[in-house]
Amino acid sequence: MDARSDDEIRADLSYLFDKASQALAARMGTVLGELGMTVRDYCVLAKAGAHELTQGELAEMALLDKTTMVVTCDHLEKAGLAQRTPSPADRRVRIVRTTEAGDEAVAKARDVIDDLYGEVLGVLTPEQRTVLLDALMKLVTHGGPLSAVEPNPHAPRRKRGA
Amino acid sequence: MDARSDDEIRADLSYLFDKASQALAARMGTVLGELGMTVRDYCVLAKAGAHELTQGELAEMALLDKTTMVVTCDHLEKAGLAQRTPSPADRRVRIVRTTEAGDEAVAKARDVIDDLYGEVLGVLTPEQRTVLLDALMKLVTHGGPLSAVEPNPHAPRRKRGA
DNA sequence: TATTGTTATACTCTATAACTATA
DNA sequence: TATAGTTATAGAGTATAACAATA
Repeated sequence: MDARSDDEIRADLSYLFDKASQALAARMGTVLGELGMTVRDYCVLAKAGAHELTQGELAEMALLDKTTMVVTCDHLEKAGLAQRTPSPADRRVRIVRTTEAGDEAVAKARDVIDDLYGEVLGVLTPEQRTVLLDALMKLVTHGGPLSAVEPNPHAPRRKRGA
Repeated sequence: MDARSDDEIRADLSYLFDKASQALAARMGTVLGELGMTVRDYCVLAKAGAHELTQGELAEMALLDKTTMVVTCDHLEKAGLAQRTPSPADRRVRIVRTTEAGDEAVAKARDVIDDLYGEVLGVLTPEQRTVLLDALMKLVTHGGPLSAVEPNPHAPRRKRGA
């Protein structure tokens, strides 16, 4: 939803970010799809492997709604990549653990993503790579002009104070 | 849907692009919302002003589906920013023209977007700005590794050959 | 009473399909 | 028959609301 005519593209930051984001997400979706995963599956699975995290903790880390997390976990379990087990300490919460297949899948996913990133960044000079990543970090991290996800007051879909 | 743990962020291109894209889109949505426009409205309106374009031509330029274009035009007309008039040459097609209010709105929108871009890019050094934009262009434009929107074969929602 | 996870559901967005009118 | 625009609708994604079990 954001294309400008060619003569406008040159200066259009929004177009450049959108295109880069969408195209890279599409390519990640393709290579991860070949491993039976979505990008979101991978984000959750990669975090779940390392620590003993509950669904809620994982949801917070991945910036997912808890109901979206349920769907994601359902999918990961059905695919045999993760398992939910009730915590003995608090029987309300469920720990998400990767299976062996899940760990292998994460490892493979890391490889294909590394390859992809290498291919993408490979068209840049080393100096361009460094400056690009530094600049993006500066914009995006805490305090930068693209850090706070200030909610658009005119946006739809917000029923209560939440 | 794409947050990594902090120690992973450093190298995560996908996270950086997504965050930058989403945050900038949110900020554009906010400032354009104050003018009664969505980002998509602006994209269409800015193109409609210049030339005598039909809905279909505008849809193609803005990479919108023609049915989405109908909704957008409905909104622009209701807001008094654009008007559709049947072409005398071909009575099937409708020319989309900006109203005076629409031209003013585009001008104001250009201003607030310029201000916003200035604020965002202002945190970078001139050299960083140049390299960032050059590098993004290199990735995104024709032939770059993020140019083709290769459809993900595992993605949902595709019924026929179209 | 508060909290974790689940289910049900509603809302938005976008795109396909079918339709009207012109060509 | 093909094309521009419209309408209707279905699909996917996500978030709110209500609920069950547990604390």
